[in-house]
Amino acid sequence: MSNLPKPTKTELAILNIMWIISPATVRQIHEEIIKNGKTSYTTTLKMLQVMHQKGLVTRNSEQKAHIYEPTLSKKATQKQMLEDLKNRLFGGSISSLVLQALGSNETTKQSELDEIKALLDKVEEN
Amino acid sequence: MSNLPKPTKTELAILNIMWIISPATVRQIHEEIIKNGKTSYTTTLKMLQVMHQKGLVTRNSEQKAHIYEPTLSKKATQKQMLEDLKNRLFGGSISSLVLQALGSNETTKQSELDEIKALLDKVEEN
DNA sequence: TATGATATACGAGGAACTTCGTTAAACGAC
DNA sequence: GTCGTTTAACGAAGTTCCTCGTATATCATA
Repeated sequence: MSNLPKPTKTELAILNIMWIISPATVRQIHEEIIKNGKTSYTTTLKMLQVMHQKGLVTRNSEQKAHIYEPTLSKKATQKQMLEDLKNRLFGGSISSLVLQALGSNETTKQSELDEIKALLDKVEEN
Repeated sequence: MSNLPKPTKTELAILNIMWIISPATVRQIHEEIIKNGKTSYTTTLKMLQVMHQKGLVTRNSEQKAHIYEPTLSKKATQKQMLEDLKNRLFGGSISSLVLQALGSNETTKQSELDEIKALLDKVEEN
């Protein structure tokens, strides 16, 4: 049972970067952030400090430049946020969510469809 | 292309009620809201006024008690918010989202699985 | 050890969100 | 018409979120 708060929009953007390059310093994370839009270094720093305060990231402060890492994996976060959306907008029904996701999607690659089908078969066995 | 903002947490709770009982007055909506937790009538009123300002709901003010209705259907909102989550956490891949949703779900009814499979076949035809 | 570069810490300020109290208007019953 | 009820409107206040400037600490090196 993770007691972590749901990441905000900006926090999620930072986590998306960290899942790729972490463990990383604020500087490294900030370099990635400014590739799409300008932000002050101190803004990135502050965000990470707040995220650390919330428990969304852990940090190692042995060195002058602290090393940050996400607390939860991307997959765990995906699960958490899907769960949240399911409860808040799909009446708690995951199949309703899946149906809506598949239905409103124009182009899904055949390979992906096969992958989904395989997983369905696997789920069915239980 | 709906230019409507994404509803906030509280706004979504109100929309969930409205999708069931609207068109409805503030009073009617508020009666539903207070079934789970206490809130002032004026809070509900203010929320609806703000939502109207944002375009999330429409209203008919011919009568003393205005009649409110959601601008978007539940389905359209589900689509919009799934799209948002897909882009912000699943790298734009709907199949990745579906796989995660199905994978992390313990209990899915057989009838629902069949429904998903049927939709998959339908999607595959195109 | 002085200097410049790089890092953290801190707090202020603005925007969005939510709640609610107060005021005024509309309405029905008498 | 008056009174009590119901409604809308408005603005203030508290909270969270995000941004950034300033101050302070650390470190390499000349």
